[in-house]
Order: sequence, then structure tokens, then C-alpha cells
Amino acid sequence: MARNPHYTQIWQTVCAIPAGKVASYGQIADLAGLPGRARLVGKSLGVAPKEMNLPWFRVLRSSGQLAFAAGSEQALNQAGLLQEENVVVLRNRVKLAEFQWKPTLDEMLWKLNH
DNA sequence: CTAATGACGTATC
DNA sequence: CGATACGCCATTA
Repeated sequence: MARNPHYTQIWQTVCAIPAGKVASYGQIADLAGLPGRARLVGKSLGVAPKEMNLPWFRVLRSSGQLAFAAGSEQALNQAGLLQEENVVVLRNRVKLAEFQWKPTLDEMLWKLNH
């Protein structure tokens, strides 16, 4: 992997997002113990090896918009993957009020125990 | 070392 | 809601 600053921690957090739910970059950064490093989360996903089956598509902007430009390959791909998990995507954005992941203590503990 | 960059976020207008 | 500006920070040039 491209060195190892905090990428592993971020990947782990992303993996903890349950199917059918989404999280924002800032939220992931925060949960990973890296407040203010939302951009680093994006970079981490960019360099993440596909072999680990990372649910990168469950990560979007704080506004609910997909991280990619509407109409782009990646955006359409992401939207499709999300809808496979019952997540509604309209105009390249997701209704956070309904689908944003709210980590519970059990899930946090599971991640820590991992 | 300095400058630019980016799958971001918040505040303004 | 859209367009800008600025802040953040690891990484790259």
C-alpha cells in the first residue's frame, strides 16, 4: 500500500458502514479519530486496493451529494451500487435524513475489538 | 523549504 | 439552491 499514515484506520471505519446506510467523509474521518481530515479520507479511498472489497460507495459528501460529478462513470456506478442496497439516489444525491449511518456503541466496540 | 492539489466542510452572498 | 471563498492537512511537485 502507499505507505501507511492513517489509511488503514480509515479503511477499517469505512468497512464498518452497514449495508443500506451511508456516511459522509467528515463523519468517517471523525470516527477514525482524524477530525478535520475529510480530504484524507477521500484520498485513502482513492488508493485503496479493490481486493479488499471496500464499500467506498457508501461514503458521500456532508450534503448528501455523491463525491463524483453527476453523469460521470463513477457517479453512476456508485448510484447503482447504492440502490442495490435500497438507498434512494435522486439527482446525484442521497437523503441523509433517512440513510445516514448513526453508529451505535455496539458497532463502535466491534470496530475497536477488531 | 515553498507552492500546488484534492473522492472535503462550513460560512457567506 | 448555486457560486465563491477560505480553512484543513497529507501528499506531491
